[in-house]
Amino acid sequence: MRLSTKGRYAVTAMLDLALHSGNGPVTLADVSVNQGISLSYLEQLFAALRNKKLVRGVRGPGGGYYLGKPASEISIADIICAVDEWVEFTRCGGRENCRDGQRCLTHHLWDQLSDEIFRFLSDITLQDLVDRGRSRPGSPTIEVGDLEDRAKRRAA
Amino acid sequence: MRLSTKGRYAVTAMLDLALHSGNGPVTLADVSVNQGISLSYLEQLFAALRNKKLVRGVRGPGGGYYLGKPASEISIADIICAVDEWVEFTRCGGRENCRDGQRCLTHHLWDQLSDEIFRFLSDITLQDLVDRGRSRPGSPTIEVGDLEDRAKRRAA
DNA sequence: CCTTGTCCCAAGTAAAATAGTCAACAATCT
DNA sequence: AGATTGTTGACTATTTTACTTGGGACAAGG
Repeated sequence: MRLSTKGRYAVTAMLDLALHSGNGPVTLADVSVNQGISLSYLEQLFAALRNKKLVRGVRGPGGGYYLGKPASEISIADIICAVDEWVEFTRCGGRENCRDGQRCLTHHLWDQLSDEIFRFLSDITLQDLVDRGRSRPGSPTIEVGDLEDRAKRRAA
Repeated sequence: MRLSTKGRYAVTAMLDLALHSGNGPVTLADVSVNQGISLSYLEQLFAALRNKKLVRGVRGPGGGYYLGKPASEISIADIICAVDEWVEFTRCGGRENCRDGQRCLTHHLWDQLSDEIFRFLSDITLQDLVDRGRSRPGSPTIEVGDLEDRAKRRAA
């Protein structure tokens, strides 16, 4: 799992798409203005998102992008994985013999943690974020912590 | 929150330190060999960790590094924040007027998610990882999911 | 004291990732 | 046809990563 600014751009852009869905497709130019991301950089990100079927492009006037699936079926992990290449971190890829065994333990523990983070982000969908914002439109502060409960229930 | 390979190096190194604690201080040279990280890069990472009091160095022959605090008081978020500068992502920093209000909503939602991730990583300590490895030393696969329960209890 | 082992510090650097620009082309609508 | 938008690819400046080099500072053992 990797969480860089690139992933943030992608999540933010997808969130923008989800929020504006219903008014027809959303142009990258709009997202660019709304979120302050350069148009051509968005194009690169959306090329990756398109490959993973997370968005669907419509050409021509009145065109733009739709979400490729319902927002409730797109997780944050999906988005981040689409734009950030998944790089295996541990050097001994399971099959290789580790020098002292201790090394493997450390790496295994890291893998565990990495899995944990991945699961956590897999349990949060775009729809979760949209719902959270819509439910209390005027409220300046929104309570966090409910997402965790939701993820917990889904896991159970 | 930012989760790069740099942060992974730091977490892995700290994990190595936690696992070898008890046999006196651990040298960076050992960590370098065990984890396959270059010595001078480790020195840079540990300089940051030292500034945040997460490790304590002992000079001279027989010297090395100790954890600065008990492993149970060092969270994964602590480690990552020490080596990866925290960069604020959203452009409108709360006080600034957003152009259309919608922008603020998107950014707010992202902030929420970012907080959520940070809390999640704050609830996992080095000790948690060490315990998880020690409890089933011979087992090839270790069940994940318990860490979430533990974090849940701590939050309650 | 002197040597050795370690931490500590600073500067530089090659490779990669980030965050763009620019230009051309393809599909669609009016 | 012409305007609008997606699609693709090549190119570039900046930053970050991961590492190198080369030295010190400081403590223990002889």
